[in-house]
Amino acid sequence: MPVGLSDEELERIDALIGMRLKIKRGEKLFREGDPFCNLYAVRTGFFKTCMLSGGGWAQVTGFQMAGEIIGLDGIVNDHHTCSAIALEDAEICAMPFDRLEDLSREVNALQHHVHKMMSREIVREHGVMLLLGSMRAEERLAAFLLNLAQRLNLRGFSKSELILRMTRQEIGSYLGLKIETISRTFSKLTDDGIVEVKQRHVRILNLDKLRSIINKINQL
Amino acid sequence: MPVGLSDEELERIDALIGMRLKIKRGEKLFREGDPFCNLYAVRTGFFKTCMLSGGGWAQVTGFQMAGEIIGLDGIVNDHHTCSAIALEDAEICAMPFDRLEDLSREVNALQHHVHKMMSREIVREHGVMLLLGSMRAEERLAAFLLNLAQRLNLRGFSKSELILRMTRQEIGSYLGLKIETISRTFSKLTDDGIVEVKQRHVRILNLDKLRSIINKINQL
DNA sequence: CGGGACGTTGACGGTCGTCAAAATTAGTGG
DNA sequence: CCACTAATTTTGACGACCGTCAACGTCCCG
Repeated sequence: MPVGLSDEELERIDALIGMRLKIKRGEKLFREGDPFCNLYAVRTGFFKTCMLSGGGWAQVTGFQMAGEIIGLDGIVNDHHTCSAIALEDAEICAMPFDRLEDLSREVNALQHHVHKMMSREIVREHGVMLLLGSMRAEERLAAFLLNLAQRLNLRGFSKSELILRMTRQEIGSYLGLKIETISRTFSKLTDDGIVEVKQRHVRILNLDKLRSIINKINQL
Repeated sequence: MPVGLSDEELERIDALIGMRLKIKRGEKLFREGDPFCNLYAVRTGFFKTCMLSGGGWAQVTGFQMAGEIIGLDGIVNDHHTCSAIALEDAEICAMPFDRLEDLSREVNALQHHVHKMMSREIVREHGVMLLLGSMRAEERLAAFLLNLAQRLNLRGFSKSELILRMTRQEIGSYLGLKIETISRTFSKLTDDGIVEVKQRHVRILNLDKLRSIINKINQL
């Protein structure tokens, strides 16, 4: 949240996000079709959002960790178009969107913050489109790991060691690859000495090499 | 724009979008890195937005036609992360974003409209992720044609006849396919009697069949 | 200990990318 | 208006990458 707010403004924003919920692993925060009322800020834990692709098959559209916002998809039609599922026990803040709109009319900084959040999500999705549209399996997985590591690093965790909260299946769905390809690609990265993988525990051994996988595109 | 606005409010919104620009085919409305000042509403013509993928290679992230908004990506970092290029001579309205924020603080309906626009873009991109992540070439092209036809139909054009304003290259970039694959897939749809293609002129001969290509996924 | 979810590995095949060449169209200047 | 070159599209042959199917291995939890 931006700085430069008066105490009174901070207090009012605080009142807005008063409602905190605990969500257990595997539970749904909301599902497609649910009426849209709240945005949700992740306080602790880890979520995935996914949508159904016609025939009951789910496509993961994103992973969210502490500080990130879930539910922006619901604004346009007053109901959600995807489900949000906790990948580990989590705690979230529910923010009633109508009150958020009310308050952001009075607090400029909040208004701008909301706009930035939505714009950030749009830009993130552009990046995913790039990934899905033009990268190969190894590049996709490398980009995915680097992105996770960077976001975890911003939150004070190691930038070279991370625990995957999602299954290979979910990684594959997000990256547009099958689970076997994810597994094989992890094996290849391991053989090349770039990462060390033990189940969901990943250690990045050679950050430069991992980065260079993505930048191979540059050399074309 | 939603209804139920007073004359005075309409007038103020009108003042906001006073600035109209003509853009010639091939010209850029903005490019990546440009400072962000305005959102743009397409009045006439056709645009593509695309971003560079590291090595000078462009990925098309969307096509915009009359009534659609361009530039939302720029809000988060005060500069654009993609380029917007006219695919035919076009006319657009530039809306200074800071004034849009000012005004939307006073006109509830405008505020909500802005939020919906951004949410709609997020949902659209979810759809593209689904397409890129889990559809095969024929399904992608079918979905693309149906989407174009539907949007054109909303604007009063035929739902079975359309003119592609973009090259095969650009379609391929958007759909994550190479130009040869686009060409081959058009040929296949033609052989199957589903569409008739003459250069950029496409006539949909069998809408049901075209739809069923996508719904094949359901049968898995 | 045993069942089930999850992950890994191998063999094989299909889809789509790559390379190359021809065909068609668009653009330019005489 | 036409000739000529550039750009775009189409088609074919071939191969790489990834999906599919199948079997096996591992971990978790009752």
